[in-house]
Amino acid sequence: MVRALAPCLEGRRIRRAEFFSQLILRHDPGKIAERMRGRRIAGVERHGKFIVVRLDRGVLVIHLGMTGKLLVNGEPGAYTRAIFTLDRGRLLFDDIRMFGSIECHDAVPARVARLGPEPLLVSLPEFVERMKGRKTPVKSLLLNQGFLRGVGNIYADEALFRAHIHPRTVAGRIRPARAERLHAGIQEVLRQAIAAGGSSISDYVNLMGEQGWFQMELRVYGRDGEACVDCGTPVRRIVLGGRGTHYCPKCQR
DNA sequence: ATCGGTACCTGCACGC
DNA sequence: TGCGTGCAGGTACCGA
Repeated sequence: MVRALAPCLEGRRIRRAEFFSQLILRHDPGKIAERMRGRRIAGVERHGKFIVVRLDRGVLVIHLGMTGKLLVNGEPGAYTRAIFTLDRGRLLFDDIRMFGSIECHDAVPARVARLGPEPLLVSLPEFVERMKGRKTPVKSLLLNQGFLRGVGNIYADEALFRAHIHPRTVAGRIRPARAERLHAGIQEVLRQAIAAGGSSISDYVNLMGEQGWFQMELRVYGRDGEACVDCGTPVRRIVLGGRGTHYCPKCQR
């Protein structure tokens, strides 16, 4: 999404920012709108799941939460929570559940800057080092954005399936050989999902409002009761750390 | 410092 | 048809 967003936004000027829900904002809507008016967009970056829009003065930090969408030149609807009118075109922020957020800061806030490394860039030795001593289930650790930035519930389950690791395994007790499989599994599933345009299970669409196709390739996520693609055993669903967790009880010990 | 549980919000699929 | 329940790609915050 950021790759597509950057060429649309870079160099543009924000004529107007309008907000239709208080919930997605961390600060006063009027103040944010005023602060953004007339700003020029210098660049767009991804920091894990956070989208950072660099302005000529300050930064805009956007998170899509569960159901957030950014739409370029789309039509506003019932779930449009913000409209950014640019000198050329406009950007909509739609979000049914309103777990998404839009913040304005002088610089990238510490809680975003201090996220863990990017999963597609982290080296195997660093990955192994960061798992040491962690007593939490490996699935919970994958969801912890301070451990790695950007892995969410779908890809955590899919990565563990590829690595043949049970989601409840205590992270710090995973041996190097299996950690290597996990490192590879995370990178593989992320690369494949990006290539497929993301997973459109109910809401996700890209900037143009088009769905992705990786939901067709999911091996365990959302497949509870269905046959494991490798061994035919029914995929199991448990709740771990408050999140639905899907795995094959035979392939993942 | 780390961990588990809960809250936040709306819509949908399901069983009765 | 209508209603209650559980579930959903997220993070923040609390107490232990």
